[in-house]
Amino acid sequence: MPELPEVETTIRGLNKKVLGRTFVDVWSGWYKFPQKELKGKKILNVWRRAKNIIFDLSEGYSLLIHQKMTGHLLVGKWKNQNGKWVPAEKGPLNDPYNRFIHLVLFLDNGQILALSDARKFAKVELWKTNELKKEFEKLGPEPLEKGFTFAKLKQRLAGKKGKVKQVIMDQAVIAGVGNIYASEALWEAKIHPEKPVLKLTEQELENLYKAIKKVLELGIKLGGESFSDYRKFDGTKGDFDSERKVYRREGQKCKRCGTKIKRLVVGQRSAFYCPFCQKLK
DNA sequence: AATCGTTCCTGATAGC
DNA sequence: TGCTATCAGGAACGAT
Repeated sequence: MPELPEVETTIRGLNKKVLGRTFVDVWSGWYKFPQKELKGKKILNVWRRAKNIIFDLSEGYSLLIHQKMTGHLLVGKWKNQNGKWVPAEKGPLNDPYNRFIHLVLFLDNGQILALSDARKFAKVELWKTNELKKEFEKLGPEPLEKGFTFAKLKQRLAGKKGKVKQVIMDQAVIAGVGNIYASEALWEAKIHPEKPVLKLTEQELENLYKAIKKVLELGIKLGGESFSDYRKFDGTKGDFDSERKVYRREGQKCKRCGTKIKRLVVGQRSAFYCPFCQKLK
């Protein structure tokens, strides 16, 4: 499930791989955006805002891709076999999670930029660059940028009535935190996922601030998680999986105290936590 | 205005 | 073995 660290890993890789390339053709069996418009446009920059991947293109356009849960971008060579796209060579692109190709962008160097997305939830849109920048103003601050101070976090959380896990996953409050890193950050900060934001102490807020930055930075350093669908642009896995403290570790021992990790549903989403380290009261 | 529930989709998994 | 039912989940959207 691509969150800030996975998206950051992707754009860093893509900037090395596809910068300066021009789209020569487009194929999709699913997407409806004006694909012909992409032809002839050059990739000037690849960047990220929250979990959105943005390709700034020539002529004032930007291609927006949100991978949602199971989408990820891959670069390499494929061939079309009876309507299905399969890697042209042996290697990590043959990983089973890379086989759901619903969008193919042909580059002018013979390589292909492809979107693999098992659940077809990913969003692909063509925007005017200036309009997209306005759209992004609705999002919360980037937690790894300098402007995200402790005071800023407190300001963003002020007056929020919900449970802490739900609130920090709200992209309008803080950009880029999703289900995995929310659970991980709350474990790190020793805060119960259902604790109301209003009841967080000054110390807990400070711990949360540090924890969010810590888990996201570690995620980026390790190239993201790959226990499910996400893969890096070359098809290989990220290395965050072994660093997971709670996410999808229900029934396993807490790495801090040995208590069995529990799962509960908070706002229709799984939350994993240690019942000893993260008490509600 | 803010918050809550529903919806999109299909591979993986569990159950019979 | 093979079929069917259930689950996962980001964020847009509608409802309250």
